[in-house]
Amino acid sequence: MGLIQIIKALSDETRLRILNLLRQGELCVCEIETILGITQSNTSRHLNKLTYANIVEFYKKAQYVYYKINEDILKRYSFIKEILDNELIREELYRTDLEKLRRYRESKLSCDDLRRNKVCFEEENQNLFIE
Amino acid sequence: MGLIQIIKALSDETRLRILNLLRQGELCVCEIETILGITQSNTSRHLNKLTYANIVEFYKKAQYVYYKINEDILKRYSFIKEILDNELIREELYRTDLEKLRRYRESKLSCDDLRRNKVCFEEENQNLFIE
DNA sequence: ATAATATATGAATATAAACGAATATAATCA
DNA sequence: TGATTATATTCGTTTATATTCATATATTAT
Repeated sequence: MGLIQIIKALSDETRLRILNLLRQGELCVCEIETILGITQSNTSRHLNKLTYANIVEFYKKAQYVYYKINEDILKRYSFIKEILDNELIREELYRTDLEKLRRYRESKLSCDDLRRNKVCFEEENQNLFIE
Repeated sequence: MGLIQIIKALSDETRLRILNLLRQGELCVCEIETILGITQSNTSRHLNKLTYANIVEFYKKAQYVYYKINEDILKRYSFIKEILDNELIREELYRTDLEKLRRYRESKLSCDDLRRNKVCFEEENQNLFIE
């Protein structure tokens, strides 16, 4: 759990996208995978790496596993906070992801709805819609 | 020259060691390789990566190539400065490297001397000595 | 108990990264 | 000019990383 390991964990776009979402509050795995449009197994693996680097932590509730940012590590390694708060916002991709998250939260739908494909993000305009 | 590329460039111990040295001022390739005890080809390749990520820049003078940190990028991406100034100092390895650099500078020897093996760093105590 | 669902993991593959040894290139020195 | 030196680059090898598919595990719902 050294410095290099933390920097390596941050050196991947998908993981930065995940952290960008988690900065807004905890999410379960299926919410992350649906919002980012990546596979379940890939999501799990990236979260595993972030956990191992101690950047995120999780707790289980029913069948879900909720991940959240380890706030202690943001305090200890302020450069992580710096990246998440000041760098990601500059790039379109991360802003778009946050917009999808916002729409999902606004919709008041659950992650069950997400998985049952009642909810999708259209590719073209990132709108959340119900089938 | 995006964010990911910069973070990737920082996610390697050898490159952090190089940047740690360069933070004290410019150095030519052979000085870096001798102080860090890594091969010439490896040094060159890591410097190439740092250059490509725009973290360092260089100029040529006679047969030497001098590398230095690109101060503009430290201003633009303050997390880099944060890592170099506040994180590296916490680890023994980087402190030892700086100590070697200090002894080399104190010795007033040139990088020609380094290469001609008039100067070595003993493994055990990191002392600079002249053969 | 059985079925369905959320998550993790094993296995396979593809791609990238790190490294040493040898070679190429370019500048300097004798 | 020819020899030496500093640096970059190529090649081959090894290791690490990202990804997908399929399967295992555990929890919930019926």
